Amino acid sequence: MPPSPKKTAVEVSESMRPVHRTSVSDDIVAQLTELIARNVLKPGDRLPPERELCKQFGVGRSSLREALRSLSVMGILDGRVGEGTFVCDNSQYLERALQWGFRLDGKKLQDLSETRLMLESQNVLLAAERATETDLEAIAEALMGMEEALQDWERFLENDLRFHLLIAKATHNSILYSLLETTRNHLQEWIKGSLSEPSLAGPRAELSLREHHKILAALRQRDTEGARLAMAAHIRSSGEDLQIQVGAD
Amino acid sequence: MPPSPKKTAVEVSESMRPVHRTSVSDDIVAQLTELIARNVLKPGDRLPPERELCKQFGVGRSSLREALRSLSVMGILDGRVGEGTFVCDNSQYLERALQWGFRLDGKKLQDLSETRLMLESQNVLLAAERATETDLEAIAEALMGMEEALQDWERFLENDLRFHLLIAKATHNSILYSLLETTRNHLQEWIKGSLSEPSLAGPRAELSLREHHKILAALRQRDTEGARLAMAAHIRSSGEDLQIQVGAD
DNA sequence: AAATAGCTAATGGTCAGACCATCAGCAAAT
DNA sequence: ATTTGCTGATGGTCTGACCATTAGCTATTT
Repeated sequence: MPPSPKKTAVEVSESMRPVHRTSVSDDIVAQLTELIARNVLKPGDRLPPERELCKQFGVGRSSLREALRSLSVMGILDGRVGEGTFVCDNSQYLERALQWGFRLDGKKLQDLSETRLMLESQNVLLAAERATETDLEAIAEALMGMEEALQDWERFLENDLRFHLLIAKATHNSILYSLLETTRNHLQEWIKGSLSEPSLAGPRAELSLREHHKILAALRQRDTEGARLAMAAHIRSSGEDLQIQVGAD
Repeated sequence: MPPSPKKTAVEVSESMRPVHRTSVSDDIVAQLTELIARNVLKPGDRLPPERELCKQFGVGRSSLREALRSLSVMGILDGRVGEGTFVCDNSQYLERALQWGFRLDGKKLQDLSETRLMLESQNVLLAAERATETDLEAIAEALMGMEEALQDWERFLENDLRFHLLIAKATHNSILYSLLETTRNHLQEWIKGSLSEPSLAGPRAELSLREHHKILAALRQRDTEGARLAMAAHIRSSGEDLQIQVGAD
């Protein structure tokens, strides 16, 4: 044997990579989500009982439950005592996921309202192209609801929200709808907190009403660019008060 | 007592509401996420050992673990054997959540590429206003990377992706960045699957290169509308081949 | 003195068994 | 035909145990 100094270990890290340590429950989560994504497990389906799944997966009940509960928390599965575990039927996985993301990721208010502005103005553009008569009727109905609730701040805002969400729905693009709804919902907390004072209710509500009418008119005429501009103007004007109040924050 | 027919039960549902059944682990998840959202638990922080958390929450270890594993699966916590459980530091919660949503929510390809078109064209518009010199340099570097990789389809696409993501980053709006990155990543699967053939590599790559140059030029001149149009045109043209191939699907 | 090897306690990961609360389904009673 | 009560199935929870891995210390070697 040659006199090797052997002071340091041989450097072979190039040919080695960190071993993949996979936990049992992660594996189960992966398998189940795979089945759901491939539509083998359809919404509404009932899974086998936990005690039987344990045998099928060959794991203990704790590990299995950790997997099932994880999917439950994410809104993918729903466990009902005495009945079984079911695949959630609402199929709104993207929305649920987005809610978690927004809740935990401390986003700036400006980023949020910017995202909203962009989504709303682009959605209304698409909606102007694609809205069906039924869509337009529903939107008009929401607008009427606003008119009838001029004295009822709460109901007014409620119909306001409906108006905007119905437009998003009229794009017939479920991703854009989910994005807008979640963004808007998350924004609503700030709005309610700093704008619940009905101090500027009267004049603001009437201005808001006029703007909404403009938007609906553009939609009816399939005026894509007009709808976009009307929406952008509306959001900017309705956002000004908010911006000021939060600016001091 | 009057002769009450007593055939049906008294209807008092107006004053009753379904009781809120809350599971222990859900409660813990709510508490922990609350702490994280309020930044009491900061990324990188180490939680107390499981056995001690059990005492603090007054629950069994199973329930506690179901909560911790749920947060681990969502990419919020990270448990390391022998070390402890830590709050994930990457702070990319929104992105992780979006990935889950896209993975499970079977979205139409058209909705996805439509969303991407919208995000990219609006992002480039914002980027034209806000990009710093550093941003522009990085974008230019990615473009050079594309030029040097005209013969290497793989590297070309890689730098193409970099180019677009750097633009999104130049908006300095982390939400828009996350949305675009996730949408694009999810789209990439389809792209790679149906467009990996380098059949049209040569001419397409050069056209793509010219389009990217146009975009960068508009960015440098702070020409918001020009940048938006250039981007929209680019995505539409680069999407055509894809649309055709998937159209038969 | 410095590097190495070995030991120990702490910690997350897994399992097994038990008990409870709730629910569906069915049978008995009215 | 309706109500009542039983029973088994099922998810939810707790306990205690054992394992694998890790950090940190100690003793050994160089």
